[in-house]
Amino acid sequence: MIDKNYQPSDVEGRIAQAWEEAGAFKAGRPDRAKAPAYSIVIPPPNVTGSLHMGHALNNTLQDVLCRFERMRGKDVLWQPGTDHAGIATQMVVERQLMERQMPGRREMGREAFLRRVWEWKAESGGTIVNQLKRLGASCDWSRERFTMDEGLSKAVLKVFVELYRKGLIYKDKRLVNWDPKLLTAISDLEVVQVEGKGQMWHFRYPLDGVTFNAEDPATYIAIATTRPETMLGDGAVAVHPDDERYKHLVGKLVKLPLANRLIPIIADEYPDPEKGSGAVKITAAHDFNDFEVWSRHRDKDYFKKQLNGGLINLFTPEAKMNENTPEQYRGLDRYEARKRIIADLEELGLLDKIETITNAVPHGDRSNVVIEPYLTEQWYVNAHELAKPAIAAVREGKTNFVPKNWETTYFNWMENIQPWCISRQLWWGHQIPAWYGPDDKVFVASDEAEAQAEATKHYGKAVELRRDEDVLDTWFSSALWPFSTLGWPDKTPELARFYPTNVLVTGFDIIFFWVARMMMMGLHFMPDIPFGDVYIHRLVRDASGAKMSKSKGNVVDPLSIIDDMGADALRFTLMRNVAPGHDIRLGPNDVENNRNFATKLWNAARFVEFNGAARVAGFDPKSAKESLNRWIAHETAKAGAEITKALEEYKFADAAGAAYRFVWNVYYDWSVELSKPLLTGPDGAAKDETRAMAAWALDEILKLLHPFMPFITEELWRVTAEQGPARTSLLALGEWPSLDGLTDDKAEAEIGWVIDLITAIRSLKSEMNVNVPIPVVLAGVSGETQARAQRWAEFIKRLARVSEISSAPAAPKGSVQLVVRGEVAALPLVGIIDLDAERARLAKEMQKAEADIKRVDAKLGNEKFVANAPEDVVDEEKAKRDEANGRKAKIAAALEALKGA
RNA sequence: GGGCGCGUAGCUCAGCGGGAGAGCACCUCCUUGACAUGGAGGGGGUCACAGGUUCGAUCCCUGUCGCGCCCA
Repeated sequence: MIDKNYQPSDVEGRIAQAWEEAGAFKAGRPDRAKAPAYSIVIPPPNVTGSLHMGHALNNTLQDVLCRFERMRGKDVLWQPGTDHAGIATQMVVERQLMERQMPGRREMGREAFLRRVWEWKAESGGTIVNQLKRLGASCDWSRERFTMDEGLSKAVLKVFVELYRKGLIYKDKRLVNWDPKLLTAISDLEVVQVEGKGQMWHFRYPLDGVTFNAEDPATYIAIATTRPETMLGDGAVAVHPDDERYKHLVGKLVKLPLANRLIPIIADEYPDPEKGSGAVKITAAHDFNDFEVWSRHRDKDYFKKQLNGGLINLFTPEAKMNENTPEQYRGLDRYEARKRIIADLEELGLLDKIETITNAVPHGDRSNVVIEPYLTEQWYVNAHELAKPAIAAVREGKTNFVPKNWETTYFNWMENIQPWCISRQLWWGHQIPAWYGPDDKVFVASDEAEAQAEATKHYGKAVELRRDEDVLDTWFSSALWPFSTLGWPDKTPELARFYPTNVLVTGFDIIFFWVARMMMMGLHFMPDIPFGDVYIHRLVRDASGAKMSKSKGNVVDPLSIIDDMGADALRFTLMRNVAPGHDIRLGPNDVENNRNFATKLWNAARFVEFNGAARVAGFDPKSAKESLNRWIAHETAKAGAEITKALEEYKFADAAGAAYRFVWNVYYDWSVELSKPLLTGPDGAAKDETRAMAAWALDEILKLLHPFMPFITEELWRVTAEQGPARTSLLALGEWPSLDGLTDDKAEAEIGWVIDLITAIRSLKSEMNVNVPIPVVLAGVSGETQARAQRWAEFIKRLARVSEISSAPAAPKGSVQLVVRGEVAALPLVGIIDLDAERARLAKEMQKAEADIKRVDAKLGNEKFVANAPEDVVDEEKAKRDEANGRKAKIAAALEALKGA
């Protein structure tokens, strides 16, 4: 028996367990050994993570695809796992240590700290996985991976060593994005530009050899900067070579204030003569652009003879002024130093003016502090080289973005890609497999023994090696995810069967972080692309369109929605609203509406059961005799085809919408209603067939909805099995409907007419405020229609509240006439309704008909249209004209008929 | 500054060369035996603006205005 109410919270856990026990989501099920493979790798959530709405969307999309393909008989692998999330996890554990007033990371040392992190992972790392299960994610959980587990770490080592040996990984000393709070380098992508109000300070640098006079521009050169504190490290002032104002000064020297050094004025293409004074200070060690300028001139004497060749670092790792700065500033924080330097320059009359501007300041995406361009030695990947095949693969269409326009974004970035800084001064992560000899010569190897062997060979004796302390960027290991999770570098059967994966589903925000890098690594280490399609989705926003954020307090927690309304309601809401190229707005109302849909489904199943409509073994919908039943099969087939096509094209909203409309507006509103008289009528073949068909259609609905609403459909699949033949499998492993050969235009013509007639009568009665049963006279209709009316008389009477149906050659005087599929149904309503109102209604109809005719006539009267438009379009227009003319005649007749009343 | 995208019913969005659509919201009616988490009916739009291409433009092109995002 189906319970009166559907309680998701009671059911979902039990259903999840049933799936688990049946091993429903296991890839490589023996019964599917010969089936085509289908695979998706999950974007591994951070092991520190908790399910948010973005995860809910991302994973529902994947789950819909996996369940759809699984039901289509494929051997599906949805590969799950989590990411060690270097910085994020290290921060979580450090915070925890602090809260518990335990010794900090550095006090406890690397080994103890890492042990601590692993402990933390063992305790809390499973949270997100359990939350994904609550959403209904049909991953093969037996294959769960972690980016730092043994196999994946082996893959990381191999990749690092191989790329190093090919020269695609190298060590370099250059400016990096340095996080002065976390004390590590980060990659370009981890820097977020925060736009805000800032200041531009204009300074005067006195020229050498003349007496400085603030009133006389000939005695100084004006420069402007947003970073006054870095002026202490200036190595030059640059002007554009074509800038007439400064041509005579190139080669001259200026007295760098406060630092009391002489620095040259040089010519370089970099300064923009239109901006500011046209002269810029060059601080090679603290600005990326300046570093480039310096690189072009580094061989010149004027740099060579400066401290460190003109590359003067001013900061400690914490961004405090270091020993290269004048004594009075040493040890000061960068912003304190800024204040002092401005004041000191002002004192000397060297501050010209301060402008308020808006500018973008780089911030660390994790620490949220201002990032410093900082001179350090780091490991880099030659991304430029690895990008080439990755670009080609998309250009050649081997990998396709959905929607397509993301390819532009991908190309733009890939074609201008910069070296990828992969070393991090952290502890939690894959430690870089590099060892240094006594003279700092580096030996990169898969393990210490191998490195030792190489070193011994190199030095001619055994030496003590020191391992590189740094770890790799988290995204380094995630870049290997599509093949490392399948067992690479071992040649596993899974790798052979499931790589390349079919599709990657992910948010637009990690195209660069992840998608691009998987493409690069996949194409370098595997013979093929990592995935055929890349489905890109966007953000889930709150009801008012604001980005969800903890600080705004507008975060909608998917788990609490699941608690309240069920995972199915949430999933279906997301799927009905996901639109490529648009963020999703999620209001509580939306989920409620889809919860109501689930309720509707539940109640319809109860109705079917209540009416003794149990599944019949071997029932073939093609064998149905009753036109109603043939029509239901016809509509089911239509919906099935629509949903299938939409899912194949990643049109999730279309698929969900088609399912919604079919289930509610076709099956419940019409099929169930029209079946009632048969189901409650006398026993017989027609009743049996209708029962069987009702149960069959419900089964098909459960299948079609399963990818979207797995829990409630699986539960109904289970309870409906209490009657009729036993089920052979869980719905999750059931067969996707194949509904060929059920199309039936004759049944559509018949039932469609009945529906249109009922709708027209209802509409008229409602408009005219008629609440009593009224008679209907079919006026001058064909014999076929008369026969139909007879067959469906009971239904029409019941559903349209009609007292009697009869036929006559013409409409009775003073009756209201409705045109239904080209034929007239007359309602003798004299004395019941206001005939003026009816005249007004008809006048409106007439206007519409005339407007239609006018428009079509204008077209058909246009020679150019007839000459140029495709034939079928012209024919269509002619048919429209005929239809409208017919309609007009019927309305005119109806108006005429009212005259006598 | 470069790139991508969006302006269609009160709201959220489909449609993307030949009759303006859906869901929600709104209004009216309905305690009919699966469901008021329901049923029936209804109103509501110079498809941002201006040009162009076309027999025909919400749809293609150009420009303007407004909004969003990414990169510099």
